[in-house]
Amino acid sequence: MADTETDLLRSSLDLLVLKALGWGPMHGYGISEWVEGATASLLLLEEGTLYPALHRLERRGWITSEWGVSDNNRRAKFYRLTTAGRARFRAQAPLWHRHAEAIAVALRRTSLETA
Amino acid sequence: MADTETDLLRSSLDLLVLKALGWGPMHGYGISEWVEGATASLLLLEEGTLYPALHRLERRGWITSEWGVSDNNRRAKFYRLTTAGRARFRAQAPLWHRHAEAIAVALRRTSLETA
DNA sequence: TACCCTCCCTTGTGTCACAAGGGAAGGCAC
DNA sequence: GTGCCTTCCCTTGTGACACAAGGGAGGGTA
Repeated sequence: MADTETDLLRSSLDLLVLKALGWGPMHGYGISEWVEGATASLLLLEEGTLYPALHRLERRGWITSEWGVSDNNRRAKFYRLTTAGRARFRAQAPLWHRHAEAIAVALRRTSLETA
Repeated sequence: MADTETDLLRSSLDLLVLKALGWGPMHGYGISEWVEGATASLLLLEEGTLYPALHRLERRGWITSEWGVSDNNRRAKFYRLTTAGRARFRAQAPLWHRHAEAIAVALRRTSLETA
């Protein structure tokens, strides 16, 4: 049974990852930490969600990857936003806001409160 | 390839239907018109989306149905909110708003703009 | 040595929006 | 009455994807 959180993540996962990488190259673990922090722990990225998403974004050319070494001296794959990825974010983020706002408005019209 | 609109709908479809029925009993066609109107046509309910959703909500006990006659003198199945459905809406709607807001905030932090 | 944390990945499962199909019946123009 | 549009209901097949649950490896610390 799909819940609200899962599907909201589904609607914004790509954007959140692109946004995270807008701050600079980052490895998967770092991205998941960024998302958790940026959403006050309301959204948690499971690994089985995150890594397929990263591969998907890479296949589509929004990001590229490169092996490196993390701050903790561990082997890590660093992802970096491509020009196309940046453009993608700039094009899609406003759409997300517009649609989310439209839904928010629809859900708020007073009706149930009067019952 | 899933797009923003589809997944935002996915996250809010049940709530939108429950909300529509908060205004009173309505048939499927009417619900889809209500959603279209309430979201400024940003969200369109395909029939292959709407009817399975209605049956799903009915199975879960949030709504009940009854055959009747529409304003246009046509056979129509009218859906009505149950007490459980009303409670469901009141419990879930705030969660939707909370999570959507958290994502909105995360997506807005200035970073890409500086590149 | 033992354990936790960081970091990467995969397979299987279930859910679901959507496209594309079908059907029936009212109203209206000609 | 014939044709067509609109309203109203439904189903099947398909693809996409979050998640749970698994596995692995290496660093740090006690």
